[in-house]
Formats: sequence, C-alpha cells, structure tokens
Amino acid sequence: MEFNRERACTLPELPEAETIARGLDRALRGRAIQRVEVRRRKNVVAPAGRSFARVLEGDRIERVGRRGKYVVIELQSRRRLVVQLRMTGRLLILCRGRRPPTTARMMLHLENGDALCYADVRKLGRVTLVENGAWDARLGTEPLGEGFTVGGFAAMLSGRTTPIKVLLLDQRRLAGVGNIYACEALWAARIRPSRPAGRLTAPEVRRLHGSIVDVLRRAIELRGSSIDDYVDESGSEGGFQNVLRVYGRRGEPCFRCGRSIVRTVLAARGTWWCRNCQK
DNA sequence: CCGCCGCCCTGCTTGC
DNA sequence: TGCAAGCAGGGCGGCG
Repeated sequence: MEFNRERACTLPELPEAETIARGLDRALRGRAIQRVEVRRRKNVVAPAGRSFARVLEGDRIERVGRRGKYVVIELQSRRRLVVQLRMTGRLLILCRGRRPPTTARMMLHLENGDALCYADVRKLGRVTLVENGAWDARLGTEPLGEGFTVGGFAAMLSGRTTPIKVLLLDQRRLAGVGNIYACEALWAARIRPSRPAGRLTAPEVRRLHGSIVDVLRRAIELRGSSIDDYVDESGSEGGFQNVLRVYGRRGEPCFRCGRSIVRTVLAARGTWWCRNCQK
C-alpha cells in the first residue's frame, strides 16, 4: 500500500459512492434477484411489517446510481435499495461460486449465479429497502449537480456561525462531502477550517465552491481514495490517496508553503490544515 | 430553528 | 511481551 501515514480512516464519500455505483450499474443492470440472504439483521432495514427478503426476491435491478454518499439500487418494481456505507461498508460483486468474506452482512443472489454482497467489518452501515416516494428529503444539494451554484452556496453560509468545515460535513446542506474532501477543498481554497461560515468573503465563497467541485471531480477520475478500507465493487483500490494535499499529513510539509501541516479536532473530527496559508 | 452529546461498532495504537 | 483502554468517525435520535 502506497499510503503510509498516520492513521486516518477512509470513509466512503461522494467520489467513492459514485465509483461503486458506476461499477455496479455496468455489472448488475437487468439482473434478476433470485434469493436474498440476510446475515445480520441489524444492518438491514425494511418498511414496517415487510420482510426484506420476501419483498426483494423476484425483482430485477434496473440501474444503480448515487445520492450524496449513498448508493441507490433502483428496481423494476420502483422500489429502491439504499445503501449507506458509513465507515467500512463495501459492496462487492462475487462471481459465481466465490465465497463471501466473513464480514458479509447481506447477499443478493442473482439469476446468473453471481451475487451482490454487502460486507462491513464494523457493522455501522445500513441497507434500507424503500417502497416508494422520496427517501432523501433530509439530504441537501448535490455538489456536482446544476443546483450547486456560487449564489446558492453563499446563501447556505450566510449568517451561520458554525465553522465552515462543520457546515461542509452537514449532509442536510451539502450531500456527499465527508472529512477527506472537506479538508482537501479548504486547503485548496486557502481557508482555515474553523472560520465561521457566514464570515467568508465573496471571493472566498467563490474559491471554496470551485475547490469543492474540482476536488470531487478529480477524485472521481481517480476512482476515489483508499486509505484503510475503501475498495470498489471489484475489490480494487482507488488512486486519490496518492494526491491528497493535507488529509492525514500531520507534520509533513505543506505543498504550497512548506510549513508543517497540523491536525486539530473540529466537531469531533480530525482536521488537517496549514496554519500558514489557510487564513 | 440551532448546537451538542452519546450511541453504534471493531481494529489499530498507545500506555503501563 | 501482554493486555486493557482509548481513539477513529457518519448519521441519527434525544436533549436543551
């Protein structure tokens, strides 16, 4: 593994969810679900009074997409499987006959003999079966969607005293940015993570908006960041961990000014930044 | 509406 | 060397 820095977890965020969703869409489009195996009930959520397995069996996967950090498996019945990977969740395609890992929590056995496996060492993730209607009402703007404008972003920050980094992590405002990409975007925009959100100047807001979009796009191109746990649907690591500018780099020189990167804690999250060039 | 805290979890790191 | 405690952290429910 090339990434060998101080311990900092990989949390599947928007670019990782996007990479997984694209891979699953290619592999699973049109496949029928023959049998559903729930290996750990707590990681699976069904609508009240419904059996998760019974509802899904016989349905067909129409496409796989993403919303924020969630992977969304859309079914022919108009139902959806919403997968929240949290810290260590993985969605893996197991080719016919391949044994699932011991951390497998849920399996969809498909008609061609392959299986989709939800695995999760720490058991914090969830697979939720959604019957119909909007499930994502509490999720905010998609940072790579048309709705994410400089003006909209400025309005989101306006009057808020919350540290800007805490606001970037709030999924009800912006859906998909997690700890890695919040740190990276703030470094790129030269903004101190603890700055009250509402006090950013207009040029800073514009810069940060651009950095968020840029960092997420580049991370998707490199198929996400793999630090501890993240792998895509085929078990391959991403490449963005090799181009991180601040995340996990405590004590190492800033790529811009050469000063030592520091780690502080903000809203109980490790925060890496440069004291000299992030103002 | 807002902010804060504890919980869920396991594995790695730290300290004695 | 061994073992226990501490830490990591996204989302959510509860509280003030």
